[in-house]
Amino acid sequence: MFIFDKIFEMTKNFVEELRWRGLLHNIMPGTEEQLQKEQTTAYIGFDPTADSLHIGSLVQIILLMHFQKAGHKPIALVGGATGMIGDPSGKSNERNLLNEETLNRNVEGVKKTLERFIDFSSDIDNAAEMVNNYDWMKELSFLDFARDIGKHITVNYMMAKDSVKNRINAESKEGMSFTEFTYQLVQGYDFFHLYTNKNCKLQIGGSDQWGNITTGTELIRRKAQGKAYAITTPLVTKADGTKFGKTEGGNIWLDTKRTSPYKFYQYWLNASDTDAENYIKIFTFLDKEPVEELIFEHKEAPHLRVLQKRIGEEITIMTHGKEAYENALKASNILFGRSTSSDLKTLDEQTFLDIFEGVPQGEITKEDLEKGIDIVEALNEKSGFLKSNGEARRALKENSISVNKEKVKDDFVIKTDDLIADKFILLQRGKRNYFLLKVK
RNA sequence: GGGGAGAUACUCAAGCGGCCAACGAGGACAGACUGUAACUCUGUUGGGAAACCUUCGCAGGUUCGAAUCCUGCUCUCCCCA
Repeated sequence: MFIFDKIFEMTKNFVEELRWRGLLHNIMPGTEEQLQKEQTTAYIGFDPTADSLHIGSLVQIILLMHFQKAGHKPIALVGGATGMIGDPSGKSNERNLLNEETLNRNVEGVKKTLERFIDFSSDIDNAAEMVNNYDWMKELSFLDFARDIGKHITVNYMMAKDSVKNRINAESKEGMSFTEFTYQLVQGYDFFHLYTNKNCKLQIGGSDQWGNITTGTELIRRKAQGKAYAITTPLVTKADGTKFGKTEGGNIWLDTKRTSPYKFYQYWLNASDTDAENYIKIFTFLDKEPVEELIFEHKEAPHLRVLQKRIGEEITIMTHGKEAYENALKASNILFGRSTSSDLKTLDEQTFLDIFEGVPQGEITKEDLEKGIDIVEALNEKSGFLKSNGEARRALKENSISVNKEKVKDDFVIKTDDLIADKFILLQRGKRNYFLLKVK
């Protein structure tokens, strides 16, 4: 007993950790005491709505990592069953159901993503565990559910939840299906199941999950006379009011197939100063002191953007590995640093494509290139990059056109020498508009 | 059913026979500045190297000449029944 206490003094206080990082939104009374008393098991659920997770889920993943570092045992739950129903929390419309095939694929994808962050194979006593609620839900018949679970929770109680109220009140014209109404009870049953089978006493989730989580603790209290706890994290926001994790190009995913490490790194690098101060606490594992130092340093010389760079580094390495981070950094320097066309020419085809993923492309023939392509022609007729010769000339007059990162004048002629990786010519208007000419 | 107002470039909005590819504002894009930010300043914003061509709801007409005047049509808004 003495030894056990000792271990717990040495490890970090999980709740305190969340508190200074700004990750605590709501906590059920008694939770902190429970965590200090003994090694506790907690779970977080992940929705298999896509075959990978995006950075919105990163907070929850990091929470599991913190939890484990604090000496407790984390469970990641993949919602194979709940995904079949659709969580109404925070949604104003009835959700479309995924077919089973897609769902299975997504469950696998989400599992793979989680495995990259959390070690499920280790043999330490607080090793992480992954479960899929479909495994126990599939056994449960509707009648069993209605008798054994439904009996313990009143509709009045369920109706009082915000997720339900918002959908039933007069302003919502959509209504809510019985399926979605049931959701909180199904999630509540998950908690109950993990409580009874894995001694899981805590569920963590985003602030929109409070209602669902408390349905679980309520069920545990009534059905098993047990005490279970809840912690929610605030929604990660951006100072300018736009949605976190989204760009014009869509979500930022944790999978390289959906978001290249380069774009991933860029997302963090472009965070605003106020956001960066929050992100460094939320998304990195740096301790309080180094974080405060970095924030101080950043305020002294904001133009250096030490915060953004550090955040990008930490998270990209954690998500995609060191090599991917270094490539992303290299790519960033090529695009935004003072790189020359000879830098560009050192790139191999794959790296080049990664950097310019999603950049519009056009094809040209080798014969044309050997003859030499006039720059105006290349910008308009050959590529469609600019809408007319007039626009191309105007742009050239504005000194805004670059070929392979080097500004060119209107008498420039593109030749075979300009090829990158034997295949590409990089056209650019201004800083952000790229176009790739590809030799057929 | 009666009366009135209007339709102009990405949006708003001037123009009311030649000087109109069409004032101005916003947006967008670019240049300078900067931190791959914000702000500010500057430029560009139908096609064409140019001559010139195609645009001002649609179709005709008057005129040497029309976004501007006339006729018809389509659509929008307002007021009265």
